[in-house]
Amino acid sequence: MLTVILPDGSRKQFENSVSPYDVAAGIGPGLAKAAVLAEVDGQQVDLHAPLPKNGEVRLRLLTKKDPKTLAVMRHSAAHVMAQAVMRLYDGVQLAFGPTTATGFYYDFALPHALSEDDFPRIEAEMQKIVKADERFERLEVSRDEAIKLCQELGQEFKVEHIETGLADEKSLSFYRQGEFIDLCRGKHIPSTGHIGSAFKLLSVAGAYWKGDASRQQLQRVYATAFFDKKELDAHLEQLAEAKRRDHRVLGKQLELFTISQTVGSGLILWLPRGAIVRQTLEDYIKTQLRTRGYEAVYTPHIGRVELYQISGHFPYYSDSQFPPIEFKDGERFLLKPMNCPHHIMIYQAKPRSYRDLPVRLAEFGTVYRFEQSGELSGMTRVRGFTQDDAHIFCTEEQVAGEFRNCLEMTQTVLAALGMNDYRVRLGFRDPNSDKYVGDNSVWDRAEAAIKSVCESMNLPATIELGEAAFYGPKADFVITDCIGREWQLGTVQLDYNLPSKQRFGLEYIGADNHPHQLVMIHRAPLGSLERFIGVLIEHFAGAFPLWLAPEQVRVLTVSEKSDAYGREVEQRLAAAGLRVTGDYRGAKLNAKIRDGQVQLIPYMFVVGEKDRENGTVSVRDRLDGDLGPMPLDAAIAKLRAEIDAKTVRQVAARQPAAQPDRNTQNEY
RNA sequence: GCUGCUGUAGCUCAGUCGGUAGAGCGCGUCCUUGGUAAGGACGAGGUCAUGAGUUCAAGUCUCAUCAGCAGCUCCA
Repeated sequence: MLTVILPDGSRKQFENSVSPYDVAAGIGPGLAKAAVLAEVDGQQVDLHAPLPKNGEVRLRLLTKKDPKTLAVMRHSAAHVMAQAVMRLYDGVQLAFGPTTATGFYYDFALPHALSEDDFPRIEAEMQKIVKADERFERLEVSRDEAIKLCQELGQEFKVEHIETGLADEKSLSFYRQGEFIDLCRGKHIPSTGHIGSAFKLLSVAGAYWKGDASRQQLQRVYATAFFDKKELDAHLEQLAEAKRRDHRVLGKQLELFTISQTVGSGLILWLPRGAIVRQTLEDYIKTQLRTRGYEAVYTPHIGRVELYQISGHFPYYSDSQFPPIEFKDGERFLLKPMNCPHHIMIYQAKPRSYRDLPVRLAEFGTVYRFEQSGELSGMTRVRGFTQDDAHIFCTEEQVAGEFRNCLEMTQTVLAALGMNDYRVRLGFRDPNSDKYVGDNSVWDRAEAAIKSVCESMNLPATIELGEAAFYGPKADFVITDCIGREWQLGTVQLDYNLPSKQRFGLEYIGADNHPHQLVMIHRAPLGSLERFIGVLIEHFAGAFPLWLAPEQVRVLTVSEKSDAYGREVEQRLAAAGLRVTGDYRGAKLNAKIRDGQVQLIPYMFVVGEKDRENGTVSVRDRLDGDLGPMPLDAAIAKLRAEIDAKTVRQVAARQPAAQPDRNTQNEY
């Protein structure tokens, strides 16, 4: 006798073996038809999976309306896509086919090179499978049987995965729909018919088997599916909107930066408008540095290779550096990939007492790294970039306070820009890797220090093993961009290694008149100016807040009769420190306004004969439109107040994540 | 670096079967003198990414190189 407790508290009793579907059918034919998944005591189960014969279970029947069922349906759609591909092409080897945050993909190996031209055929075949409404059947088999089955199916990846990745599993499950059978943990919707027609293949790209670049490369087909066609259309529209907001597109349209093949790929040329944004941001950072006790320094763009041999960067990152500049006598220089060794030399330029500490040396330092060609992307991944870098030299006792100050500065800066969509990642070492330098005890101490600082600040942070720098653990601010990609921007890194005897042997004279080893903190609140501003462009969709806008206000004349007054207004605005231009073309006012709106100019001051007579300007706000006439002084005061407050009036709405969900658990 | 796709005017793109280059926007000149999202006319502008090859003939077909895009791998 089984007692089923439904979410409303009602109880139903069954003598014979039943499935959640049977329970649904008992309640009503509508529910039986609508249910796609069930939860038994909080665990997802297939709708047709048998319930226990005896005892008591809490059962929840899930329909399409429950958001949890969407991922399950997408996973089922991935199987259907694989089935379609196997029907259409020969020699298909199946790898993994998980869901992602917004869709799903499946990795295949097959002789035919898939392209977008193949998508309509695959989609049509999927449509047939959906129409056939094939049942998803679950089969539970032993390891040996599973291996045998996969061998019979000729699926070598699956055999390997059972033997390695799933070595600990005693029994394994498969799902079958029609002629297609795949190793899979589940769960699945009852039948292919529930997928409906709101699915779409999106792109095809290479991916490595088990993410290992030394192994076979597969063809990955990305796709998405929704229960409702309207949701699919909305999703596709969002993707298109995100594309329009891409910093590479806006950077060109708004004349912020360019990249010249003649100069070289991955090297950013800042156009005047982009340079204003950067300069304004740098000035803001400088005010922060002054109030937080930093000292500015300048160091050259190159350094002798020996410097980077001591630091460990040269041997460790030789593949991703520009090759050394070599002279006849054998002296070699490196374009600097890091600022820290130079700053260390400044620290070492004189003996330091504990009374001098902490020493905080700051520089907008430009560094060069030879990123592999496939990585280059707009401003976010480049070969030359400027860090808002600083190095703090302090005693062990000062570490917590200094680390905290760095985290707070980063939070302050991000908050000032309305960037709240980020997480803090604590990059700790991977205990199974040998890429790190320094003693385990030192690492333990450093990791514990960072963790306790974050806890004391109530800063929600997630520990990720293997994300540490080779010389020490770090706290990264990882920001999500408008299409859901994550970017590491700000970073604070603790370093016991570069100061160590094996490296630079940095010391200070303590109160006991003896030398002591000090500790370094590397930190950059923005990270790279290039990457940060790339993400910032997308964050604001190119519409910068007034204090950052390259052109803050544009004077528009109604007709050429008002040119003289327009130029007078323009001069007054420039004298008040505003970044201003004037549009004196012989075009109609509507055309001038349209151009200003398209160029995302925050304010337009329309001046005509009425304004000249009254000494006013007609203020047009980019967001709110025409505000009517205002005395010029009042208009200037209004803008100055908004600039001084660094007001952020509008941030572009973020698109949902388009990246695969790392926590995917449904892939075998 | 790997797999796939793409490369035509300043920008966005069209160019059929291989037959000697097109549009819109922008830009220049002129007309229009206007009050809150595109007034009109005329004009300039291209070594079709680069280099080979096939062909009577290549923007179009083939190969290589470079660059960009999507993803993977990497990221001090």
